[in-house]
Amino acid sequence: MSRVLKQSFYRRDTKVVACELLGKMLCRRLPSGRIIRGRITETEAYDGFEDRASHSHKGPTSRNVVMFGSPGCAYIYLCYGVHWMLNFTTRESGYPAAVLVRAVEGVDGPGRTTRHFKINGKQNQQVLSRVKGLWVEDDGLNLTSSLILRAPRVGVAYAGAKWAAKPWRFIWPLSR
DNA sequence: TGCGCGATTCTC
DNA sequence: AGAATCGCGCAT
Repeated sequence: MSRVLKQSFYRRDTKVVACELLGKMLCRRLPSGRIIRGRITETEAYDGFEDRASHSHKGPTSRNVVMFGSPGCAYIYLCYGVHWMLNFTTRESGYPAAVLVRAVEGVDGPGRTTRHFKINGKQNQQVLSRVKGLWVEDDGLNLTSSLILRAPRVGVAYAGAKWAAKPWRFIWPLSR
């Protein structure tokens, strides 16, 4: 029996949410009504004002304002003018944080994942706790936490050595 | 109003 | 190794 993740799932420590999202099902209903699902296999945490790798580090702007709002919302932005990045907001309102969805089973890479699910800026700020266009389900799969790998985040060298080295990337390797 | 660059991916 | 491609963030 699958259940849709509630807002309370997201209103927690960002790294815990990033880790626990592994094994959950990313779900997308297309305008045609067709539903696409994929098991999340890789995430990254971007947390708070101090994290120099996070968009939230510079304070609220028109792009990142979703990170400062309610947990359990989609934060979607265009990267390199080409790829849409899918994030889920975490923590309480006012605390800027989000989890980047880097991969689902069989689809490796954040830009490829959004392309696969036909996700773009139209889904930005969408609430995830209701079954509309975008949500996440727990279908009962129980991952053994010892099998989860941690690694530095990708593409954040600009943040400086201290923040680039944080092992805030979470990988479920058995799915590969 | 302009400029540098990015939580990337594809091709050469 | 280099291109694609454009909006954001900050400096003028």
